[in-house]
Amino acid sequence: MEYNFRAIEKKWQQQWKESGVYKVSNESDKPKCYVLDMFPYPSGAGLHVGHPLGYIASDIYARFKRLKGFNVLHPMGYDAFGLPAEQYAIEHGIHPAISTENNINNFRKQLDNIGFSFDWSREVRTSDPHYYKWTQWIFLQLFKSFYNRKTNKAESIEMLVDSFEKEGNTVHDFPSSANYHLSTFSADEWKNFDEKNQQDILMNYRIAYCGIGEVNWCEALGTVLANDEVINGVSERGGYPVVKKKLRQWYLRITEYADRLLEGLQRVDFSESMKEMQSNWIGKSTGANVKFKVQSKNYELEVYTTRPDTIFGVDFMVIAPEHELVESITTDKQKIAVEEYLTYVKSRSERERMAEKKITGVFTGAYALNPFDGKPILIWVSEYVLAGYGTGAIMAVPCGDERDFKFAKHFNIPITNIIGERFNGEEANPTKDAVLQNSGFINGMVMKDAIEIVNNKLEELGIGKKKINYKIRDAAFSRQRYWGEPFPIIWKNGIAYPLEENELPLLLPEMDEIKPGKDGDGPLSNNEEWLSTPSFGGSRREAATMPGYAGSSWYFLRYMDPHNNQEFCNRKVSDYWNQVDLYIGGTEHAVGHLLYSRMWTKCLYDLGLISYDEPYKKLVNQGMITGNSAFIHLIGFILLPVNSANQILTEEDKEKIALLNTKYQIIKNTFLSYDLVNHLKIIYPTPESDEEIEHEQLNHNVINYLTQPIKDEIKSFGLIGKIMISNIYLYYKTHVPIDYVNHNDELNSKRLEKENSKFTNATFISLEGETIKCSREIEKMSKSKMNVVNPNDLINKYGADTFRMYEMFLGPVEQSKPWDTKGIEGVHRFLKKLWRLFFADDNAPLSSRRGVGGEAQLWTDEKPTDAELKVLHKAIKKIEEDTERFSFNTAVSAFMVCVNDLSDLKCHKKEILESLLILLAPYAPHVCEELWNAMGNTKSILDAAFPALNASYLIENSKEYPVSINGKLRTTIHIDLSATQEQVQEIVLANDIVKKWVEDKPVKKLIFVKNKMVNLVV
RNA sequence: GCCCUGGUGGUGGAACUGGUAGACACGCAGGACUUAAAAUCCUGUUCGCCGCAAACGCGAGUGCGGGUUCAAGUCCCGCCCGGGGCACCA
Repeated sequence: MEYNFRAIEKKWQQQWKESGVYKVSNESDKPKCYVLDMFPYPSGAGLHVGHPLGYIASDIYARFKRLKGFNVLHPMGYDAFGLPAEQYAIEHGIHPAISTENNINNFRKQLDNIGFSFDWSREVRTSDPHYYKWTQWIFLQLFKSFYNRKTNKAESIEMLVDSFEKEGNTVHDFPSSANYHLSTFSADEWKNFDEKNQQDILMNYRIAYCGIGEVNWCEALGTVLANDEVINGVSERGGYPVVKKKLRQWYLRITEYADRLLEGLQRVDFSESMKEMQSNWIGKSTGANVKFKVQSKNYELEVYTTRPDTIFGVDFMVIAPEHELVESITTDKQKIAVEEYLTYVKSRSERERMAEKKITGVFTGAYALNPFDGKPILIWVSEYVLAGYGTGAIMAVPCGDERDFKFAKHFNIPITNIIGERFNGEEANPTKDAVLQNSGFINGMVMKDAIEIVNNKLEELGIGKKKINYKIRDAAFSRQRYWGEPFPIIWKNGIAYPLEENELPLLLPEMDEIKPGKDGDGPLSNNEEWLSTPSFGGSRREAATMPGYAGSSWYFLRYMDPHNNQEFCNRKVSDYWNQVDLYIGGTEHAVGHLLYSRMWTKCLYDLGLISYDEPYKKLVNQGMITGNSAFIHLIGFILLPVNSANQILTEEDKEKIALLNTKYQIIKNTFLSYDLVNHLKIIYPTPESDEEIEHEQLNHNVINYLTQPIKDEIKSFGLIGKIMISNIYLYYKTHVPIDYVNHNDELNSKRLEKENSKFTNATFISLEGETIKCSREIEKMSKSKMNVVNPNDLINKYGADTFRMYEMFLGPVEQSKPWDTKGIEGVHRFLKKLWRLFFADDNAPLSSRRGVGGEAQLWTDEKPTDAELKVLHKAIKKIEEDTERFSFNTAVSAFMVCVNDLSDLKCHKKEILESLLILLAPYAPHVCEELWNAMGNTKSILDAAFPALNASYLIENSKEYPVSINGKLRTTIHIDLSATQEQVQEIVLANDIVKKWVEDKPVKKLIFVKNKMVNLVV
C-alpha cells in the first residue's frame, strides 16, 4: 500500500472539521495553555511560504501541549482594518468590506490546506462590528481615565474631578505630555471654570485624549502616522514623504506608562533583541534639569543634561529653533540673522534634515551665566537640538560631547578643557572616568562620582532638579481614513462627549465612494448625513477613525470569549485563560503592536478589568523566510557627440540626442544570459559592481548586434556623423519569476516569452547554445520581486505533513533563512519510510508480506526488544525536550533517526509504533491519524496520551570512551560505566594504542570524567 | 557612531551546563534491483598527506590574532565580516 497523502489529508481535514475536534471549552479540569499567533492582515497577495512558519511552530506546540494533557486555546483571526484595503478601494472602486472578505476567504483556504488545529469557532475579525464594539468600549474606558502618578495606575476620571473639587490640581499635576500650560489651580478656581474650560483641562489628563500636536503627516496617504510607522522620514507603507504638521489628533498617553513598560520587560520571556528594541524606543535617561540665568535679562533658560558633572565645561548653550524664548532673548544686533536662520530651518523637510546632517546654527547675541562660577555662556540656536525632547535646550560641553565639539569647531567657539590629558583637542571624549580639572568645587573628583554631588548642590541652591526623560512620545491614535473603527465620540461646542455604552457599536457607515475629505480630513468627513446624525443641536461625530493597532491591542482577550455581547471578555474566562503562554510572530511589530498591546493590558489591569498586566508570557519571533530571486540582465548604451564637438550640434540636434538617450539607455526587450555578462566582464576588465560596468574597448559581435537598432535610429534622426555610440555600456538586471528558472539557474525563456506579458517578443542572447542563465540573489519574499513560493504548490506535490515538517526542518524558527525547496525531498522520503514501517511496499514480493493472504499490514503484537524500546525512548526524550524548547528542527531530525533505527531493526511492533505515532502527531497530524486509525484505534490521536519516558530503557552499562593523550584524541576504549578511576587507569594504560603514544614517558595525570571522556597527560 | 545578533563541510544545519566537531538532511560520486524509468536500498563524501587500492594511520580544521584550561565551536581580550534595530534624544 502506498502513502497516498492527498487522500489521507483530504479525508482527515474533512473528518476533523465535522467532528469539531478543535473546539475548545472554557471549562476544564486540565491545566490551561494559551498558544497564540500574531493574526494576519489579510492582504490580497495571499500567503507565501514565509507566513506559515510561525503558524506551524505554534500549531506543533499547541498539539503537543494537548497530548501532554493541557486544555489548549489556539485561535486564529484577522487584523482586518487597515490602509491597503482602503487604497485598493480608492484605486479600484471596490469596497474595503468586500475586498477584505475576499482576501479572508482566500487566506482561509490556504490555511486549511496546512491542517492547523485552530478553533475557528473563536475567529475574530477586527472589522466586525461585534468585535469593534468592544474596541470602542475599551477606548471609552481609556477616555474616561487618567494616570494617577501617586498610585501609579490608571484611575477613573471621576476621581480626578473629585480631587479637583477638593484641592484643585495640587495633588495631580499636569502630565508631562499635556499640551496645556496652566500651572496650578485651586478648588475654587476649578469650580468657577466653565464646562468648556473644565473639559479642556480634563482632556489634558485623559489616557485617550484629543489635542493639537506635531504629527507625522503623509500627504500621499492623506493621513497622520504614528512614530513607528515612519521610517527615515518616509512612510513605512509605500515610502511616501512625511512632514511634521500641527493638527488636532487623538492620542494615547503611553508616556505615562513608559516606566512600567520598561519594568515589565524584566518579567516576560522575550528575546534580548526584542527587549532591547523596546527599551531603546522608550529611551529612558536619567539626568537633571538645570536653570541658567540669562545675562541682563529677566529670563531663565532651563536645560536637560545627563552629565551635570561637566557643568564647568559648558562653553555655550544651544536652544531649539522652536524654543519659546528664542525671540525674547535675541539681541537687536542678531535679530536679522536669527530670523533668517529660523526661515531656513522651516524650509527644510524632516527628510532633508535626516539626509544631510549639516552643522548649522546662529548666535542669539545673548549670554547665560554659569550658576556656579558666573561665567558668561554664549546662547546659540541650532536645529540639532530638538524642541520635543528634554527642555528643548542644552548646555554644550565640547570637550566631552561629539556634537558639541563639532559645533564649537565649526563656529570657532573656544573650548574649555575639564579633563586634562584625557582630552586631546582632536575629538571629544565622553568618558565618565576622568579626574575633573578647571571645575571649581568638584576639582580633583572622578566624573561619575561628581554627578551626584552636583545634583545635590543644584537642588540645594534651587536651580536644578534630578529628572528622568523618555524618548517615547504619546501615540497618535487617529487616522484620516475610512476603513477603521469610528470614534464613539460626539463633538459639541468643542467638547468631546463619549457615547453611552448602549449606543455601541457606532457603526462605520456604508459609503458608495471613498475618497479623502477636504483639509486633510478623512473620507467620513464627506458623509454629512452620518456626521450630523446625533439628534441634539450642533453636535457632530468625529470624522477620523482609529489606527490599525487599536483592534490588535486587545484581540488576545476576545478569543477567550468571542461571542460575548455583554462584555469584552468575561472576567472568569479571562482569569482562566490568563496570559498568553506562547506568542509567535515577526519582529516587525517590536515597537508598534507589542508596545501598544502591553499598554492596553496595563490599562485594563489598572481599571480592574483583568487580573494581569502583561499580555504575553513568552514571545518567539520567527525568522523571515527570504526568497531566492532570479535576474535576467539588460544592457544599455550612452550616445555621445562625435569628438565631443559640441559646436557642430544645433540645439535641435541636442534635443534629439537627449531623446535618443532616454530611449536607448537600455536596450529594451533584449536580455542577456548571465554567463554572457560574465564573459564580457572578463574580456573587458571592469569595476566590481554588477549594476554599472564600464570598459575601454568594445568590439564584440554581440555588442554589434545589439547596437544595430540604435544605429538605424540614429540614421532616421539624421544624426549620422554627429553622434556615436559611446564605449561605455551598462548592465541592468530585472527580476524574472522564479518558477521559470531551474536549479541550475537556467531560464525557460520560451515559456516565459509566451506566458508573461512583460517578456512578449523578447530576445534572449546566450553565450553558447540555447541556455539562458540567470543570476541569483537572496531577497525578502514579495510579489514584486517575483520570488514568492506558494505553499499550495508544495502541498499539492508533497502533502501538508511534508510541508509542515520541512518548514520546521529548515532551521531554527527564530533564524532568518532563504527558502530552498531542495531539501523537501528528504522530509518526504522520511514520511514514506515511516509508512513502510506499517505497510509493505507495493513493489515488495508478495511472499515478504505478512498476514493471511499476504496483507500489506506489517504491525504485530509482539513484545518489543530492549533495543527497540531504547530507540523509542531515546526519541521520546529528545523530542519532548526539543519541542518544549522550540527546537523543532532538531526534533524532526530525531524522528528521522528513530525511523531509520526502527527500519534497521525491522521493528513493526504495535507497542513501539503507536507511541511513535503519538510523538509525531503534532508535526505530521494527517498521516499519524490515518495510521493510528488503521491500527484499530477508534478515538482520534489528538487526545491520546503523550508517551511517558521510561529512563530505565536508556541506561547503558558501558561506554565507548574517547581517550585523549595530551588533549589529542588517539583512540576509543569500551569501558564499563561502573569502573572506578583506578580501574579505568589500568584499562587505558594497558591499551596498545595508548602505549604507543605514551612511549615510556611517565604519566603525570589521568583525567577521567565518568560517561564523558578520558584524558592522559604525559 | 551606538546597541543587539550571528559567522561551523559544496548546501541547510547539529553539538543543552567546556569533554569524540560535522548529528539529521540536501547535493554529489559509485553500486544494487529493473528491458528501461520512477521508486527503493547499499557504500562513500571536512581538507591535506601516505598508498595501486581498501583498511589503518598521520597532520590541519568551527571568520582572524592572542589568552585561560588536562581539554575551547563553546570561556576571556583585541580585530574582521554578514543580518537587524536606533540614530542629532543632550
